[in-house]
Amino acid sequence: MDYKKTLNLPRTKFPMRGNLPNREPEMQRWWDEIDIYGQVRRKREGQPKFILHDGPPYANGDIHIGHALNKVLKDVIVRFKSLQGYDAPYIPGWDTHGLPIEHAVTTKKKVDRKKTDPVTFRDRCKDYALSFVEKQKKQFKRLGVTGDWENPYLTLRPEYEAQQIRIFGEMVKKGYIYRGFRSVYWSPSSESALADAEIEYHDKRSPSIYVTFPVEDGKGLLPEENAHVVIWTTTPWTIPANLAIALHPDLRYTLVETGDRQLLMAEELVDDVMELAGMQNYKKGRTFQGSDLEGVTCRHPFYDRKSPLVLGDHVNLDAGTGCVHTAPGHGAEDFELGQKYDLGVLCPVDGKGRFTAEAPGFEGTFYDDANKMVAQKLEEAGHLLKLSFITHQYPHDWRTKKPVIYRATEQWFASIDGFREQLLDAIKDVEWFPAWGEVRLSNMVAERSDWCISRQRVWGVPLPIFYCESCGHHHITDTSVGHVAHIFEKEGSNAWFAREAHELLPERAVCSRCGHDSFRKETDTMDVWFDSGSSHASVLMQREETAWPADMYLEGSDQYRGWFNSSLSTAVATKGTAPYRQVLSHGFTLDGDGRKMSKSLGNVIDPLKVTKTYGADILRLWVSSVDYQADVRVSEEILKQIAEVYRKLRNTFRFLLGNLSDFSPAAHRIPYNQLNELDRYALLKLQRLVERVTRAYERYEFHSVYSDIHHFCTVFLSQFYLDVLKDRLYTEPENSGKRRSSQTVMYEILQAVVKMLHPLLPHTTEEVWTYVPEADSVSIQLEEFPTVREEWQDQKLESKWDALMNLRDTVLKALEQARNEKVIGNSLGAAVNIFPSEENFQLLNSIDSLEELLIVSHVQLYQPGDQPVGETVEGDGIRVQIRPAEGEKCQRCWVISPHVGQNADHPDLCARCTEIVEKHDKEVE
RNA sequence: GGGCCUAUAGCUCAGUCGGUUAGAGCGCACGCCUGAUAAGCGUGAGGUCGGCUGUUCGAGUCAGCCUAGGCCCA
Repeated sequence: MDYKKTLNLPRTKFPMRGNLPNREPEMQRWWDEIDIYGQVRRKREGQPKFILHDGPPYANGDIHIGHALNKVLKDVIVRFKSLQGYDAPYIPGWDTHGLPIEHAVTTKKKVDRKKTDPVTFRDRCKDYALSFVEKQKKQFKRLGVTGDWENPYLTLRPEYEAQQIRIFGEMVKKGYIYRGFRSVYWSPSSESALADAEIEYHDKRSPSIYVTFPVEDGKGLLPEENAHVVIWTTTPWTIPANLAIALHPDLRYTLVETGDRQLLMAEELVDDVMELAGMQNYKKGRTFQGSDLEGVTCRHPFYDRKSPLVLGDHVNLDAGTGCVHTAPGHGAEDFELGQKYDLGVLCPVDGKGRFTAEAPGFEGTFYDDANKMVAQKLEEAGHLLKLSFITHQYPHDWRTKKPVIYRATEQWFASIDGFREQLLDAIKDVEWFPAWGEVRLSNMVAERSDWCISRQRVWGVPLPIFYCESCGHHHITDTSVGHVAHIFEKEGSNAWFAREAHELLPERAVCSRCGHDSFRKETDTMDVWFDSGSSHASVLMQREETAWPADMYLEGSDQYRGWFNSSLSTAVATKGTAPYRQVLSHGFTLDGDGRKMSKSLGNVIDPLKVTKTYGADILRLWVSSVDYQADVRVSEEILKQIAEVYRKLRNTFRFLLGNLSDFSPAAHRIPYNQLNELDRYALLKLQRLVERVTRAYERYEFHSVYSDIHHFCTVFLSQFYLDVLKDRLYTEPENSGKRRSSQTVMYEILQAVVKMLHPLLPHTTEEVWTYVPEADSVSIQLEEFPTVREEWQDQKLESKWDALMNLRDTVLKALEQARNEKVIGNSLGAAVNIFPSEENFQLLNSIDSLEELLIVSHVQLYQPGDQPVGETVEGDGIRVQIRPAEGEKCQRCWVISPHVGQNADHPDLCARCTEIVEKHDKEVE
């Protein structure tokens, strides 16, 4: 007879293989159909809110693995908080203004900015940005990120722009906005000032020149005949703008005798400079303290102009001569020194990088082409000591990849000094994950200079500033800013370019200085960091479902300088506190060797490709497996490993589902106090897991969630509990108490584990959910996160069974040894002799069926003190012998037993199976 | 050059206050099973804790320096 039919073998349609690349998109369509995000929102209405405010990615290009890491982490948190009962809305956003889009529209879309009117050009930029919003939206949704994708926030939306203008207005009102003449990064290739964030450093080959400045007035310290101060620079073109030479007050300077001339330079650098200049015959002469030389004047090497010696702490001995060529129009430190010594600002270079008439002899020359001319002129004048070339790191425009220069121009600024202390205080009130984030941002804020917020661009939010046509004075008032905000709210910021100034101003607006009523518009737009930095106001204060401040901002660690910083600035300036309660930062994604990904190295992992070949849940499982607060690594090898782990989790679910196919929790659930001891132990281990996992989620340590659940599934469930359970699940009568007891606990485990994994694996857990018997909700997302049941935590039971597990290890070792010696094959072929210590005897003797626990056919438990004959395997307080089990193999339960063959009706069955089959057959009949 | 960070097995991670022989899972090797089967079980081999120098009776853990890598800035 085929007894297999009398067994309760696992039955489920839940597929063994995930087939995620196909099944996930179906799942996502279903979620959209039933509006699962809306359902969850409605279900959590009125509950405490948890607001994770999305930092807007730039609407340009396809998403890369860093975006995927960021969005998945956010989604994990949103899903976890939501399961925990919070009302956790998620409104994705996009950063849509700025130079990169402008640049793409002019290059990729071939729109000529100079021949296109601003409104049309801006519309092209808008189309471009929106097309990428749609593209990235699809890509993010493919990762399984849940949120209000129908109503994202975009920085180009009228209501967003209007609110941003109001933030600006608030800052004006507080006196934080000012117009300044300032040395800023200037990109001749973009014809624009650049923010720090728009600068990249690349190697550049530059001329390196040593120049002598003849001393004109030595103040009685330096001779005035044939005495020169030597400077070094890698930007010869800035020599025409030289207005001073800076020395360090604490350094020693020497006059070096070189025969015909005496050269002043820092004492420590004399030998280096002389060697570079190729001068062998020299000797060090008198020395001076830098501070003593203040006020000495030199003559410019080719202009009829003075160049005084001034003192600056930024002077160092790293390179050069210790005497620093100072051109306030072309350097930040130079500019500040210029202010201090009232040197004036000379910036004889225009927006295109060409010299103006302020640099006689160079008019119209591109700055970079002037290097050669300057060197020539110096040579002719006899002031070029040495010319060579060096390769060094030099700032470049991040878009055009061309070198940038420093240029003093008029810009609008937000005064960080005005509220720096408040910023630092606000940082202290925020909870930082990891903790060093606080130090990192504080250091930055403490040292940063004022924020240059104007850009010479059209694709951005205009600075809502007017200038009097009569006296040129700027005009920004509460009412004018409010008026502009109102217009933008209705028409968008294109109104600024479409309307005349008087159409943008309230009636009867007059200049506060001269009383005239005719104005022109500012042409600069705002730094895009001001756009995204206003999102807390434009989104959190405006949207009904959100709240201010956010509970969390979560971005890559580059955003300490970026969004964390700009958001903090606008919030503290206008509201006095940070816009976030917690800030969580993640590291960068590197390749398998810990190196940066780059197309040229060919080590790029494309998240879209990963979803296509493995599935989004695999990508998400990778995200949850790594310690993302530091940099993370990803490679094919790593993904393959993750896919293995996924397989294990999936098969665990499959086994649970298969063995619960006949289980109705309503009808069959066994009360806790009637559960089998082994099942109570499993339930207890589950509580330990829930406890650990909840804590890990709350600390945002998802890799602990990942490894704890994985460990539970493999080590506890698969290797032990479920393996032991097979016998009773398969062979016991379907409705036996012992079987139902185990199913009760398996059902608890399934419910808890699938929910705990949901934030990490939304697709797979949702799929599992559709197979869970008598699941209450249509979607797992409408469920609650499991909580720890104190009454299931039986300490005595735990230590008893933990000890038993240790004894089991010794038996397993003995079984393996017997297997290697060909004494047995599978463990059911074995009979086990156990010689325990007194303590272990009590423990083992209290167990109903050691055979079942050890999955062997017979266990002979000897009295403590009984001595084994022959070899044993020894463990802690236990000795074990293995011999082949005696009897025949029962054809139903595969246990070897001397009782097989004793029943004439069922000659192939053991006593237990005979009884079950007889009963079962009756039931079947 | 400055600020911040990272380095433990092939991979991903544990390692408490400085205290026995540094752990887990995966992968790998070998074996078992064929009633979770493109599954399941068992056993085993893998480590200069990035390097050096200190502090200490004792250092993966503390200090200093260095190397490699990352983010931000100059």
